[in-house]
Amino acid sequence: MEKIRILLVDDHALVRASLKSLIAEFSGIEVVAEANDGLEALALVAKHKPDVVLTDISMPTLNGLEATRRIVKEHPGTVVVVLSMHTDEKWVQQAMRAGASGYLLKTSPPHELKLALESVAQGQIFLSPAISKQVVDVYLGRASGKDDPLDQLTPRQREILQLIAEGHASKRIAQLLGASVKTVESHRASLMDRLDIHDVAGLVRFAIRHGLVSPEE
Amino acid sequence: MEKIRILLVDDHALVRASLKSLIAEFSGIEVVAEANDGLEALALVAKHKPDVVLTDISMPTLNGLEATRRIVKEHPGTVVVVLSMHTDEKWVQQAMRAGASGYLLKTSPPHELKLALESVAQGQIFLSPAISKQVVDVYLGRASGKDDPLDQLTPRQREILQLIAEGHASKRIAQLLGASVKTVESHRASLMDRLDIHDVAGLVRFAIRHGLVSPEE
DNA sequence: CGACACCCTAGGGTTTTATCCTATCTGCTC
DNA sequence: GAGCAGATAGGATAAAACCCTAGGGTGTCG
Repeated sequence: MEKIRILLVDDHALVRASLKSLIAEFSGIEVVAEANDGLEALALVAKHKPDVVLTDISMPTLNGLEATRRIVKEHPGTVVVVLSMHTDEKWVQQAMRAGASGYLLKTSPPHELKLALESVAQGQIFLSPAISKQVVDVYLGRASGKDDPLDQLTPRQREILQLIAEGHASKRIAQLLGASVKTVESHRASLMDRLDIHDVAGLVRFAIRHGLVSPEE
Repeated sequence: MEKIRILLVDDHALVRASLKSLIAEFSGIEVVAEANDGLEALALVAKHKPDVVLTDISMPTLNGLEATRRIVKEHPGTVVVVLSMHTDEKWVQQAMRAGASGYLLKTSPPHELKLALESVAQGQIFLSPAISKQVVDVYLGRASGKDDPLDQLTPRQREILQLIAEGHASKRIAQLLGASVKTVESHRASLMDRLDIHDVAGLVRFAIRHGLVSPEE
């Protein structure tokens, strides 16, 4: 049987190396590449076509949820497992809405990681038992499926909003995305228009409110 | 030569297992026990007398810093390395003050972990290069030993920082304060200089971190 | 299938802001 | 009273944002 091929995505090199080492102990699963952030992840998915992407949520340049949206859309053959420390309903919801096939807590025991990777590789959905309850609640209509204000933005707009909130100027963003400054300015203008927020400070606060970036460094 | 004996402490089982797996690859170092929280760590230190405790900061029952204080006090033969995702001065400071022998970032490359564990086992202090600067600054009296980074700004600077973070342009701030735009720009420049933050987004995140403004509207 | 909406792209030209360097006045400290 | 830090602000220059316009691609809906 073929080995399940994994792409690891986390901006913490030490966490990444540790996970890689742990996964190496699992028979039938191997790490074929590692990415330091969302943009790198996209490139590596295209290059390696892994079976499963295991990603953290908060990352520079392109966060895990946005990366997930893009990956599942552009690469139907690849599924994503989000690895998070948050048990909050909102994160689980956002991850599943972004198209993740699995949501795994960092508090999970190691065998759960193995099980999760194997399950999603077979097309199943895997949720850490600790958070399954919430999803079931929503399924039963007991909890709210509130709409995410980020949904009113296009993927490109969300991406650029995050980069703005991280402190990059349009010029730099253009470099990072390999696009013209003018293009970036267009997206910037349109997202400001949609959100009806017309200053950088407001954008940063909005981005923080909705989990696109963290106030921490 | 004897192997360096490690106690791993982290409430994220997956992180713990991963680190254990990574450390197992290092020759001369072995994990002798794992704890899920601070209290368990104390008990296991007493039981196993490890050479080094590698601990996360945020944990239930007893956080990493408090656990560190107790461990170094009650077990002089054991040293502690704090593993953190925060580069903030305040965390580094608190960790060192608690008696940690090392402060390692999760963004560090794997070999840094090995080096850190070996260094502290020999009685040395290990700091991730990325945060050493801060400690040296404090040593040289260049930075404040105070808890609140806002103290390094003058009242006028804090006032203007808040207005910037609220989304006002220099022009508007000048109006609000009844001063010249040039004056506002001077203060803005000097506060950016002091904080070493040179973009509005960074200022907003800083202001939010320190409670000057809220991300909410 | 064509009309239409929406997205991503990007150029030209203008205006607004930020930045760099400099300078005066005040109050406090050694 | 010399020195220093804070508050004030001007001039010149560089950078960034803003306004307007527009083509190519994709998808949807009568």
